[in-house]
Amino acid sequence: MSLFLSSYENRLDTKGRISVPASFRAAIAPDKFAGVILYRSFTNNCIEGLSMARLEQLAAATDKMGVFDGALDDLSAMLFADARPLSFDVTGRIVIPADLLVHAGIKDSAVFVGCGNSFQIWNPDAFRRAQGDSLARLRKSRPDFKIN
Amino acid sequence: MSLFLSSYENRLDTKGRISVPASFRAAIAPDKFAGVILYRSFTNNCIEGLSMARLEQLAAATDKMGVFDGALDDLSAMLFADARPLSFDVTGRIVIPADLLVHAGIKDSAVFVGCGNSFQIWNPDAFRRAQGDSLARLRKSRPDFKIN
DNA sequence: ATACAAACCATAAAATCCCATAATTTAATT
DNA sequence: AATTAAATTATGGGATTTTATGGTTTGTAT
Repeated sequence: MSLFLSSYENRLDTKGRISVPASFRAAIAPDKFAGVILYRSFTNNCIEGLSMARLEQLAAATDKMGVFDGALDDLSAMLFADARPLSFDVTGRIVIPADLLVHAGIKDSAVFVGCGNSFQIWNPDAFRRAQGDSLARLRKSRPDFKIN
Repeated sequence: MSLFLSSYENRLDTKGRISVPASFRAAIAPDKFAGVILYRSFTNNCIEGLSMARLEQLAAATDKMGVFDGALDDLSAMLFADARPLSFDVTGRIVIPADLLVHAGIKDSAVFVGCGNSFQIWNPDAFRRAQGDSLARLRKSRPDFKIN
């Protein structure tokens, strides 16, 4: 299963369509479901994204942990309830549901952010701010940390 | 997984293409992805480079934290978001994205520097200066250290 | 009929491929 | 050791393909 890497800023058109970056589509291509799974991030004002293969992997993993793990149960229940499967059109675009756009504060453009086995979709400004915060936390824990 | 060794200075052409040293390509050759992963160095004004195999090792490590642990380590989050997969053309060249070139202050030529399991790409002058600096530091901590 | 979404078609910019040439390295021969 | 020949590597430019993005038409359900 190949990784989601790098970041791409794309525009939403008047109908709310947005191109999923070609390299992300390529990572999903081997999959039988030609599309992505989106859900609201629990921790950030952004949208989380997965391939179907990855979601199935997660389902299998939580399965093994048993029904009695309450916390995990709640989380996976929320995840599955919230998950939106969206298939690509011929040119590789999706329409992000309105409530997800609201949750992420996305208006006319969005950043697809690679996170390895998953990805995120952010409001461009919010993403830049979040990255800055991340960097600040890193610098705090590692004072010799530098980036320009 | 063979090592990246030695340093090579190559030129960027008008399209921004630059040859990855043949010996580096040879080190990557066994890999399924014929290309490199580049990202801005966190500690220097240079570009860091990896093979996909190496990056996948990292992904496997962070994977153990799980998707539910919303606080996916800041470092790996930044790394994946910043990582640029660049595949070789037939003659073994890549085009380095503009923002990386800016970060490293590279204009029309660059030095590929072997670092074992990874490598770096530097502005030639900046690299010579950085080498001088680290030599000075070495001399300071070990006065008997000699190199010409 | 009207609204809505899905399929279809079009285009400009950017990335990639393909072929040609120059330079360098390696090997072979004297 | 010097010279030549062969192979590999670096570099250059034009042609082709992909990609992102926009618009138009068709189908479907209310």
